[in-house]
Amino acid sequence: MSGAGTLPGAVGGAGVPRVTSADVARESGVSRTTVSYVLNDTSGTVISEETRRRVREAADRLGYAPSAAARTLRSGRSDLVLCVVPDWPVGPVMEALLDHLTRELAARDLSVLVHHSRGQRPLADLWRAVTPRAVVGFTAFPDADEVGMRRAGIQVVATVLDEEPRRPGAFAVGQLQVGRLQAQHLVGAGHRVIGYASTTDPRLAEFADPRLAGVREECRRLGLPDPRVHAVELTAESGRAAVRALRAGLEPASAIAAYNDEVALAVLAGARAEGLRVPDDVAVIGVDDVTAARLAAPPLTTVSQSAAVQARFLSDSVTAALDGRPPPAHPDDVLRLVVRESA
Amino acid sequence: MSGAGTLPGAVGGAGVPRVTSADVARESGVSRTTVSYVLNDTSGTVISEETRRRVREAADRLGYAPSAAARTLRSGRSDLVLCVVPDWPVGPVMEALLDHLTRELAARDLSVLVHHSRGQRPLADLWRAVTPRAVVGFTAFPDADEVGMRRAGIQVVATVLDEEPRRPGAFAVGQLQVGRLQAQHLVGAGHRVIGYASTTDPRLAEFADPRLAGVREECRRLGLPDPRVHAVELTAESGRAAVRALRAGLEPASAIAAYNDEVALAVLAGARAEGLRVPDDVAVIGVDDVTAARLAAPPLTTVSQSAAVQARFLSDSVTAALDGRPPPAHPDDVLRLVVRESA
DNA sequence: CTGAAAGCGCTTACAG
DNA sequence: CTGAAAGCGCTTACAG
Repeated sequence: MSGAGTLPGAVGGAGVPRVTSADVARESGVSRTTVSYVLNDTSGTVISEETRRRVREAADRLGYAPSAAARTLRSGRSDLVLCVVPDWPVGPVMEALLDHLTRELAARDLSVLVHHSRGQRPLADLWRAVTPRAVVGFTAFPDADEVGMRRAGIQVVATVLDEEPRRPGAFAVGQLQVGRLQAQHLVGAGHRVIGYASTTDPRLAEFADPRLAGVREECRRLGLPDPRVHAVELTAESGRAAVRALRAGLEPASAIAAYNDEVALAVLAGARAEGLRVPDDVAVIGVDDVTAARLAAPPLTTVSQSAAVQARFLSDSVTAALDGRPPPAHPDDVLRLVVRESA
Repeated sequence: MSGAGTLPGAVGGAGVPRVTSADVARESGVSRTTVSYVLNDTSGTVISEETRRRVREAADRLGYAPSAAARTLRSGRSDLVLCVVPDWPVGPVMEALLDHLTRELAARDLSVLVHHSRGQRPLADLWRAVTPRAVVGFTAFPDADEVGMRRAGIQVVATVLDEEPRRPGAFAVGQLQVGRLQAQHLVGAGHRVIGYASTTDPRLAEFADPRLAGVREECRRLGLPDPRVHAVELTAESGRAAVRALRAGLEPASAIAAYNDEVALAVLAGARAEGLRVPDDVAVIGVDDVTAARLAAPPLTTVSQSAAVQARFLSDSVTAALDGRPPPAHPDDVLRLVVRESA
C-alpha cells in the first residue's frame, strides 16, 4: 500500500544503487582485487580458504552480480551470442534450434541475443555495438558484414543453403536433397508424372526453390517428364485447384510432392473435395513431419528434418567456433523418409 | 587465399581494434565531447552545421558504432529488454509475440534478449548482470525477483494467467474464458454431456488447468453434468482411446472439447478410426486455429486467440511501462469462436 | 598473500 | 561554440 495509487516502478527512477565489487570488498574487509580473484577463481593466486569464504558469503549476502557492461568494456568482448533470425515463418524447427543453442550456451555463461532481421537497423550497428562472441545467421550474411565481423574477432556461423561443396563451418541442411527424396519415393512407388505443389509465400523462396530443383533434377535423372508446378495457398479451395490443374491435360500427374506438410494438407483437403482417393487416385508427400501429418486423413507420408539432430549440429558448430576448434562434420541423419499412407 | 589453410577467424584473436569516438574526434578535428554532442543530437548545444557534417562524415567513413557496454556502464542502464520465455512448447503465438515486440522495440533502439527459463542460471544473476530496461515474463516471476527488479528501476511486465481482478500492467489472456467459450458453443448446439480431451504434457498444465476449469464452470452454471476428462497423446490411437472412454458408460459424451487443435486433430483421427461421423456422432472443438484446423476432415471448429491482437497488446504494455505511462486497456477481441464443421 | 592504480569507451557537468 | 576531466564497475599487471 505505498501511497497515492502510484504504480510501483512507474516512475522510472534510478532505483536502488547497484551492488558493486567495492561493496563486497568493504563488507568482507579485503580489496576489490581480492574479491575479483576469489569470485573468478583466478589461477596463480594464493588466497586463504578463510578469506575466500568471507568474500563469497559477503557476495551472497549482498546479492552481488558483476556488471556485464563493465566486464565487456574491460575485455572488449561481451558474453552474448547474436542470432540473426530471418524474416520468414520458420516454425518449430527454428524454435528447437534456438532453444537448444540457448541451453547449450548457458552452460558456458553465454546468453543468446535474438535479432529479427526484418528490423530496419543495419546489422553492422548491432554487432559493432554489442561485440558478441559469435554471430549465428540462418541465411548468408552480406560479404561486408562477414568480413567486418571476422576482422573484429567475432566468430561467424552462417547457414548457407545448398552450397556445394559445403564450406566448413557453414550450418546447412541440403534442401535439394529434400526434393530428391520426395521424388525418389514417388517414382519408387511407380509414379511417372509428378506434380509439385509449391508455396505462395515469397519469403520461403530460399527453401522452396532448391526443394523444387531437387525434384526436377531427380525426374530428369530418371528420364521422366519435368514436374508441373502449381502454387498453393493454405486453404482447401486452393488445394483443390492445384489438384485439378496438376491432374489435367495429356500427362496428368498421379502423385504430388508438396513444399511442406501444410501445403500437403491443403492438397489432401483438395483431393477430398474432388472426391479423389489418396493414394490410389493421387499420391501426396510432404516435408517436415509436423504433428498434424500423422493425424491427417490419410496419414501423410513425408520427409522429416530432425530438429534434434540439427539443433545439436548447430550448437556444436557454434561452440567449436568459440573454442577455435575445427567445425564438426555434417550429420548424415538429418533427413528421413517417413512412409505412412498418403504415398 | 590467406595462407596455410587457416580458417578465417578460427584463431580467436583480438582482431582489429575497435573504432572509438576518439578516432572520430581525431579524424574530424574536434574533441570527443563534440562528437558525442553531434552524434546524440544533444539538445542545448550549439554546434555549426559545418562541424556536424564533418563529424558525421568521419563517423560514417570510419564505420563508427558506439560501444553499448560503455554506454551501459555510464548510464547504469542497457538498451536491452529481457524476455523470459518459458519451458513449454508455445508455438506460433509466442513466435508472433516476440517478433512483433522485437520490431516495435527496434524503433526505439532497444534490443530483445531472449532467455529460456529452463536454463539453470538463476534469473537474478541475469537481470543484475544485464540491467535491462525492462523484463517481460510469460509466467509470473518469483516475488523476490519481481521486488528486486522494481527496486533496481527495471520495468516488469509479467503475464499472470487468470488473475482476477487483473493487475494493471499484467499481460494475460484469460484461459478460463477459452474453456467457457468452448462449452458455450457445444451446449448451444444442443449437447448436454461434454467430454474433455486434455494434454499429457505436464509443462502445459498452466494453460490446460484453467481451460478445463472454464469448461467445468460453464457446465455447472448451466446445470449440466461435470465433464469427464481423458488425457490424449498426439496419435490417432490415443485419440481413439479417448473417444471410446468419453463415449462409454451411462452418460456418454456427445461432444468433446479439446485442450488445443492438435489434441482435437488426434480426437478427429480417433473418431475416424472408430467409424464415427463428426459432428453427428460426436462433435469436436479445439483451440488456436492452427493452419491444419481448417484443412482437417472435417474442418475443425475452434477458439482462436488472435496472435496479432495479443502481440500489439504486449508491445503496448512494454512501451507504456518504459515511458511511465499507465498500462493499456486489455483488448476484448482476443478470443474468437471460429465455427466450421466439426461442432 | 594483498592493495593502489590504470584503463576499457562513453557522456556530461564544468570551465574556458 | 569547444575541450579537459571525472567517473560508471571491472580486471590485471605491478608493487609491496
